[in-house]
Amino acid sequence: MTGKLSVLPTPRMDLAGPDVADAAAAAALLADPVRAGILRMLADGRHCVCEMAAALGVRENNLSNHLARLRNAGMVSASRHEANGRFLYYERNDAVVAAARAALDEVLR
Amino acid sequence: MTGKLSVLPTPRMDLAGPDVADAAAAAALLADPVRAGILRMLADGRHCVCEMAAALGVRENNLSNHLARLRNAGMVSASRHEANGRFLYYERNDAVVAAARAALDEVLR
DNA sequence: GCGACATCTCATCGTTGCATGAGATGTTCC
DNA sequence: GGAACATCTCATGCAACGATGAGATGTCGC
Repeated sequence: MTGKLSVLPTPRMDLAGPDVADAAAAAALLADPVRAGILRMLADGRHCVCEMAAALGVRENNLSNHLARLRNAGMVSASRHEANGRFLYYERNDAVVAAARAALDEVLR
Repeated sequence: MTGKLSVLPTPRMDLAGPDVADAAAAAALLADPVRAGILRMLADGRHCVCEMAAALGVRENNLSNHLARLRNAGMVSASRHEANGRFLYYERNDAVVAAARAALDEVLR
């Protein structure tokens, strides 16, 4: 039922490129199995570095590097345990995580 | 329980690492702005390579490389235009895209 | 068939990202 | 205070990634 004024297919060369910078940045954070594992573990509650390093099978200074990236992106934050300050417990920043999820959903929608 | 009357926090060193391989793989595909832009454009319908290259501001052979990765992952598929076979039109494979989205949601949930 | 066009593949190169090791900071316990 | 522990930061080497150019394949119009 399409009116056929033109039979030739006409690629549109004037389309606007979508803004996917936020989604790509969020995906880059999730693209590493260690960082994805961190975020998945923190979805169930707070954990200290040594717990996550053991569960994920990586060294602690390696994990700390990945945590620094997530921290700089505002996705997680750390606080020392009240009873034993040796342990740094990380938790997710749900607002930032939700924003990342929304940006990704906008692309995969 | 492990300790006696101890109030010391006891990090659990026996936690199982979550399986985030699928999510990380999906995120790696979305982590490049060109590939994210492709998927976002294809969410609105099929497009040929030259259209997407123009909209995203990249050269066609560059875009073709990114399309090859999405194709290998099964996320998109290509077919020539019926009326003018010069143009390859790409469309999303919604089942694979939905699986990627589910894997990412499992991490960000 | 030939020339123009659309797209792909491959090799290369510069850049980025990750794991590692060493050293620094902060915390607890004695 | 000092030892042991938990974590961070920084510099380095290596592997993966992305952009580019050249050449190959396939399609169209003449």
